[in-house]
Amino acid sequence: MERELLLLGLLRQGAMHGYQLNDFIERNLAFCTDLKKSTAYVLLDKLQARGWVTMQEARAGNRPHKRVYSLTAAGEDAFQRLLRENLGEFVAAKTGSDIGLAFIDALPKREALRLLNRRRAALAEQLTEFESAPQHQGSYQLLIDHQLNYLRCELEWLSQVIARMQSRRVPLRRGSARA
Amino acid sequence: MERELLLLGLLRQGAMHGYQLNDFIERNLAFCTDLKKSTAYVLLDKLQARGWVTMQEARAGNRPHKRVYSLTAAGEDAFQRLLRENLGEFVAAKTGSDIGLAFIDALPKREALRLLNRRRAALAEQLTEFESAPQHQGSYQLLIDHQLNYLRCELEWLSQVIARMQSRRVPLRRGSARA
DNA sequence: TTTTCCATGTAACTCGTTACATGATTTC
DNA sequence: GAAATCATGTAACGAGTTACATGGAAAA
Repeated sequence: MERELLLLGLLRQGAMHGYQLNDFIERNLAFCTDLKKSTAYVLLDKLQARGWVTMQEARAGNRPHKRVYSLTAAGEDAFQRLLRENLGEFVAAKTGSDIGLAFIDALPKREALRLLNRRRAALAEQLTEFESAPQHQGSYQLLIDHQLNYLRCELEWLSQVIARMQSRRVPLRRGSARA
Repeated sequence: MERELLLLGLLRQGAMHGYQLNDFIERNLAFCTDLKKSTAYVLLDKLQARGWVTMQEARAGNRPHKRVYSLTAAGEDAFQRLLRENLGEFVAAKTGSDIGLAFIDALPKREALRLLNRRRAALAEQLTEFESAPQHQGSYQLLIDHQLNYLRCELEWLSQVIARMQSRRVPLRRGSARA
């Protein structure tokens, strides 16, 4: 119901057509949702089928036909319900690429470090990019703060892991020189 | 390729049948993957079709037939490739329930706080549960550390958000008493 | 003897993506 | 006249889940 909540929330601020919604999401919320454009159109149909929004064909001047959606009373109810549900529970984020860490011992230490450093670089870059993004207004800034917090924590943790790995002695092999 | 990497990595430590794999995952890795049992069986078929594992029917005593899978050389190659790919890149985790925050202003402050406190409680509980889990060995502990780090960061951030929201004055309405 | 554990699957379904299709209008 | 923007969709596909189906053995 994440995506539904998003669409309902946006429509709450005024009637919009699909293209507008997609545009807004792409410009402002790309970092926190991966909703695709096609999906949004399909979703709007479903919201309509549920009676949460109504649609009205419109055409401004000679521009292509638009389908403008507005929230219904039932839609506002649904929004309120979904929002409360969403805010009141905690769902841990799914890490995209964690399990690799479980098998890091399968690589020579040198290479493991090289890879982790590359990972850290990618992370750091993402963070920098994010930090230089312009401030948003109101609660949207909360989302950005959250993401920033997440990225910073990840970076710090990863740095620690690398440091720990670097300082650990290479396991001695039989026959290696020993002081 | 996350799931494939996981299965290959486990099979690398020795031949296993599906039930064993599922069991291990459920007991030890439930927090970092949501691989379902049925999916695992299907996946093993696919790994076999790709030549990454071989299967051998076995039966111990009168127990039900088992299909024991072992890694092939091609499977080891695939594992090495997938592991490097996985470790070398950073993929931000997908937050399960973030967008609600963008619309938190839609609720009266009181209720918003009540919900966020509930969210924090759920988070704190998850963290406690996790902290009391037994230590794992080797790199698996890395996964647990990662999750712990994540949960702690989330908890701290959420607490800050709540604190900020609490200390902010309620917006005055027209006609409210003013000092 | 009933429940739990061992052990494996299939079929239908859901959700979402990708690629494709369409067509007008404004800008270069 | 070409390209970008505006505007909406559909059909095929893919990944994964759910619910269901099966059946023997061990434990309670």
